[in-house]
Amino acid sequence: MIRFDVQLNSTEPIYLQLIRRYKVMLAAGEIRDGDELPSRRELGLMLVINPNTVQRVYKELETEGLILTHNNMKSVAVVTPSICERIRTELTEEAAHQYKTALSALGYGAADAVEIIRRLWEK
Amino acid sequence: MIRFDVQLNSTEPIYLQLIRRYKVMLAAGEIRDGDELPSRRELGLMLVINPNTVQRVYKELETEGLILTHNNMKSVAVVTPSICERIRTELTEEAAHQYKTALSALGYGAADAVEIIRRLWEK
Amino acid sequence: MIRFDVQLNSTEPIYLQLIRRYKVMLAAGEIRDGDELPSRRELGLMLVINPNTVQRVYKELETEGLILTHNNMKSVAVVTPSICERIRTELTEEAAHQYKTALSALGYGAADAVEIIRRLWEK
Amino acid sequence: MIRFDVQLNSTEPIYLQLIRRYKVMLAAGEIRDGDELPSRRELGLMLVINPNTVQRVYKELETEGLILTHNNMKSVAVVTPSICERIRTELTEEAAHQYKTALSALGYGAADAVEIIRRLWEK
DNA sequence: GTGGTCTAGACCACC
DNA sequence: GTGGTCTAGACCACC
Repeated sequence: MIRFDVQLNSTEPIYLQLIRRYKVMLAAGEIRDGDELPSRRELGLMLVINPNTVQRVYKELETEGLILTHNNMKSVAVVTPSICERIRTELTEEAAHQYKTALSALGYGAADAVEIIRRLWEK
Repeated sequence: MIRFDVQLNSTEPIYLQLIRRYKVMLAAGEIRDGDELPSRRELGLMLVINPNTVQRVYKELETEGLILTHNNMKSVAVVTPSICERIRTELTEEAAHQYKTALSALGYGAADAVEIIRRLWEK
Repeated sequence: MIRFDVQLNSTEPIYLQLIRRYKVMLAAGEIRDGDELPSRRELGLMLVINPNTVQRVYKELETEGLILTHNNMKSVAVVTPSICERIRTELTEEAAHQYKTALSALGYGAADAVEIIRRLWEK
Repeated sequence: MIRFDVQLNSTEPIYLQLIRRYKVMLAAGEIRDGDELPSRRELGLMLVINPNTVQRVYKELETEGLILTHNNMKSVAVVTPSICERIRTELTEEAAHQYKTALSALGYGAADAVEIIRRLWEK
């Protein structure tokens, strides 16, 4: 069963953190097609959060086609190469966009941005 | 007078958003040494937040040596090359670190990170 | 648990009195690494001051690296030899500086200042 | 006429600052017997403080025998060698006592206290 | 229960 | 008008 080992930080809404956490696990290849998710109640107890918050997370994942829920059944992960790719791209672009925005605001150009990342990775 | 033209989002504490906004303006060269900041009350009215929250922001900026406050005077910006450099580095490293963390979680390496940024910038 | 047994005077801001009180206890060796501080609410009740004022004190102590605060846990003291030394020096220099300033204003020199202290201590 | 060139700091009550300031000037030999003090109103205007506060200062100085006020006359300083000595001793002991208290709380002894002052003065 | 943020509002010193 | 301190109390996330 999929484990949402999440480090909740208090500034971002919990449900957004959980959705992103799920997507990262998915894009990182840690989730296989058909894997079961915890029930709403289970996850609520595990993370000590309101089951309604969990419900909101699952609903959004379902809307995005990332999980499937059948009546009275646990939700299961839907994983295909194209889904993985889509989420991977989404997360990547979000991160890249934030990085670019931050550096542009400081007056840096592409060459600087590349150099800074290169150096950081070498550490 | 320095204008904090900022759109506050509701997920991050207001005072942290304002501190970062000031630092970005500073690092971007938009603030000159001696520039006046709005009074606590003025900025509170402008942003529709409590003057106490503004006070907290100004106090932190003062602690970091970025503004100076004298009795009965509006606070003024302290801008020197070394301060600019310090803040610039701080903001840059924060952004780069977040980018690296996000991409590492997705299994990307340095070469990928560089390539992604390069492509995004070309758009 | 650390006890802030302090008599607050009304002329100096409460939060400054409490910060100094903590530093004196620390420099005097009365606080051990890992000692728990009272919760914000507890100390507020004990000293009959607002918990927000206590929060301000704790925040400053945290900024100076003297305590650590984790979510849902009482704050704990951070005590290392180098921290003790740093605070000890800070408090000592402040006291010495005030003494020198007062005596200089009266026209005394170093020899007088030393003699006065020596005699006071003999009593 | 005696000038109360005071740097008002906001944490200590004004009247106490003024009383001490007068005593320091007296003990430093800057005041001569018969020197006129500003009128209550004048000093209130000069320092932009309430005349009642000035009145409180003058009353205390009068109680301690440091000034004399005759009907409808400006107050005048009373300076004799023994008064100077008394005030000088009072201020000195107050400063020394504070210094000793601070250092004792830190565990220092007489030798340390002397050494610290000696070194500070050499700077 | 724990820590953290924010508001509303009072009151202070100083101009 | 300016900055600074403090209180009372609400509401949040997390346990």
